[in-house]
Amino acid sequence: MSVYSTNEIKRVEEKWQKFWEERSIFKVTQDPKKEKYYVLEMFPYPSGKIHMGHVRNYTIADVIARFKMMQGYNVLHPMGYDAFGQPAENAAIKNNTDPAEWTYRCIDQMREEFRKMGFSYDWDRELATCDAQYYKWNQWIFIKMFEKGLAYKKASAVNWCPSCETTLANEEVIDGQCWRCKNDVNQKDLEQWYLRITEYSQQLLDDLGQLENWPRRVKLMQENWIGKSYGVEIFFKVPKMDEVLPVFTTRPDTIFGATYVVLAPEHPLVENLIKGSSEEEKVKDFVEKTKNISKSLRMSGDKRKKGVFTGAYAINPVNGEEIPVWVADYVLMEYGTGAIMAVPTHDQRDFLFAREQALPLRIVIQDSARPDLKEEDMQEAYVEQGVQVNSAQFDGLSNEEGKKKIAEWMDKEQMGKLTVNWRLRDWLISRQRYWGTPIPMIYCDACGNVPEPEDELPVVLPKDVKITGEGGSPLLQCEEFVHVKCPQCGQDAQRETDTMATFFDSSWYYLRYCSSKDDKQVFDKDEAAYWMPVDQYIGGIEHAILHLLYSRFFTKFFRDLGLVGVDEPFDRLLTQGMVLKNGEVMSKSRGNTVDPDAVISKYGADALRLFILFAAPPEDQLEWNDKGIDGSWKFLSRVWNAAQNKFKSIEAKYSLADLEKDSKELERERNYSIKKISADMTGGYKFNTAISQLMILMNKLDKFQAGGDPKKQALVNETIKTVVLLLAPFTPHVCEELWQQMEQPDESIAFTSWPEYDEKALEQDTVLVVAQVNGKMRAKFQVPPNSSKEQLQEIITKDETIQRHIQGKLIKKFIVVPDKLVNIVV
RNA sequence: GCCGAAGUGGCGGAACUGGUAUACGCGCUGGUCUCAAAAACCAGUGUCUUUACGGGCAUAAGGGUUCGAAUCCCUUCUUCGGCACCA
Repeated sequence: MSVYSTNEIKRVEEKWQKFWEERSIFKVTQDPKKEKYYVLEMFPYPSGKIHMGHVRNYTIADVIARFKMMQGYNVLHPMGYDAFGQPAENAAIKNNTDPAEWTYRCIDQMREEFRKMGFSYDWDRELATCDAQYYKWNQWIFIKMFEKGLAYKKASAVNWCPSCETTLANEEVIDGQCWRCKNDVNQKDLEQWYLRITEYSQQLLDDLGQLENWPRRVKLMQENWIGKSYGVEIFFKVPKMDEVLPVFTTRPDTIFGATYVVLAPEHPLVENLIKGSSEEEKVKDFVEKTKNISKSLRMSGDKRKKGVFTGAYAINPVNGEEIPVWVADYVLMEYGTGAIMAVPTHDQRDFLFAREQALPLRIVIQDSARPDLKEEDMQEAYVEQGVQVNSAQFDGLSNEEGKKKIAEWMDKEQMGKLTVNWRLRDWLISRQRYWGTPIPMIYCDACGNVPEPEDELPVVLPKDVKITGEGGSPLLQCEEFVHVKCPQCGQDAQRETDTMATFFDSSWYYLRYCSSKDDKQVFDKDEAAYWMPVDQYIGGIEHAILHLLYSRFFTKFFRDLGLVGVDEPFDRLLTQGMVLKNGEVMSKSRGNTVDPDAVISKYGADALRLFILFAAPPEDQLEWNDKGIDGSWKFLSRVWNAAQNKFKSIEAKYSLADLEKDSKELERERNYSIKKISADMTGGYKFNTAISQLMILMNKLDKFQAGGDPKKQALVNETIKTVVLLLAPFTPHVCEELWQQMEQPDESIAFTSWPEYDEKALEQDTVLVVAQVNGKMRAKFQVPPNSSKEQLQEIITKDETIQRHIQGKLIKKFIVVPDKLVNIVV
């Protein structure tokens, strides 16, 4: 008769962790007889210590995995480490250690922490992206992309984090700051490697439609990020230079109202345009100044639009009008053509700039209800729908029609062409860092960029490289790494010294898990065909764009190589909420973290898992409460005690027909719990309400007295067994122990069948009907099920309380919701 | 500014397709046990009113639809998330 105590829990948890590990019970292989289910959580950066966010993420995943196992699925549930990245370098600088050594030590710690949480991983598939056996395939993928023209090198202005001394992808710049160190990002002209993700823009957008089981908001975020917009590229001739200046607009209906044209300061035509002009110095000055302002400042600080006249004019193709060409900071080089036609009457930005610079206005759309808009009265741009005016043959059309007609007309007359514009840009993957995958390219003066021959892979990251965090890519200092012979012509050549962004590594790890030990190929096609797609993916919302978009891109690439048969990698996506303490996100910098390890050593992994699942639905934020875990502990202790004290090994059995009132009640609750919890676990993962139902069942069991009756005792036994089975995915250690005590099974509870319920047991002799008068609840009645309106009327109107409320009043209506409610309207 | 999500006791949160608002847990109050405390167990716990029975009022605020609204519609407010000089 053991008591549920800290020591006992420690003994039990260690015992079963050892049992699972020694027998490798979560190891899976293809099994054509069983349906597969692939559960995956976003793998961690191995910082050494797990935090509550990890605990929550992985506990949710573990419950799903274990539930699916009990349902008889062949469950793949792997774990690994996103092991390249800057923290290892920072640690190396700080402690003067080798990043590899530091990383592998952290991985060992992480693995131990996962073990202590009792997660059901197939450890045989474990991987770390910093292993040459993994990053070799990063390099292979890169070369395949290079061969297909999807990886290319380009010189351009890139996002540069001066603190991390490396470039960043657009997705890594948040509010003009570096996603990792939060410092301001600059622009810098560099030659860098890009992946042509834009090749897949349309598919990435379209296939969002396939993702029925993704949160809507994630899909919307991706849709906005991809940012497709339809419009017209209009050709403005610039007489001065004999050049055509293309301009993109989504509002061709306003073309007759264009009164000037604006170029981005970085626009390549600017230099030509001002050459020899009296404005040359002024414009050069302005361009220089604008370039030197950091992105975040240009976005946040002074929002007043600044610009200068170039001295040149452009011709509006629709009416031959000459309008001035300006350069202004409110036009972005990165979007569209880097130049716009300005319509101050119908675009608020143009309006503000025009007012600042006293540029002319012309209304071309009038409010159809009150067509009295005048240029001189305007306080802001008119951006609503309306009717075309001052627009030649298009006058009188609604602007929606105008938009279509004018666009088609310009396209036909070759004044412009119908175009689609995307916000999504190619993915910059070069990083001037050490701890990452070397980009497997060699530069030869004669042959250009030449990939490392496939049979020479991997290009191993050299050891003993000095990492200072300063002076550019550390590999650049490593002579024997840099100097090589060109694989094509054999002449002296140089190796690329940049490494890959770590998001490259994590864009395909879910495929590698399918055959993670395969050293002949990137992954086994046959294994991937069986396991893919991931059925349930779980991770933080912070990856809504970055990682999830890149992974979708990679999957489509592999599909086009003929290596996978799916369009999309993740069938269902669950984004778990953050863990808060005192209303704030738990974080090291806030100093409000709770160490999972400390909680485990006091309460055990089971109580921690239970609390985290009970406190909030998985998608919501979770407020950590030190007292709350006491409640989980108390509940587990009650289950434990029930199994010790109330469970009695006996031969007797019972059937539904044998049961009397209170027994029937308990049997009903037991069956209802199975039904309710199964539903909660399947639709939307409502673990919190599933657990509360188990608490309700335990409360009923505690009140129930078997009193030595063998049939009642059999019912008590069955109820306890049901609780333990239903609880097993949540708190596996305690449940294994209790299950073994009660049943002495041959295998783990993880593979014991999930219980089923008997619909008959849910039937009731009487049902509760609520009686309302004028919509207000006045009394409750126990009546036979399926009572007719007449029967109910008979019973209810006789009731004293009801009488009091309806006395002397005319009954207008008698509304009946069968077996539920009656409303008397008087 | 645009797009999206959400506002329910002292707290975390329940409430299926409109049908008993506040399940379950935490906290709190009282009690049993104890010399005492902790633990455990039992009872109570939205708010106002009433000795009590009973009533009135409550799901961010206001209005509407309905026999009946936390749930549907409109207006407003607040919080959170994303995008943002995207032409």
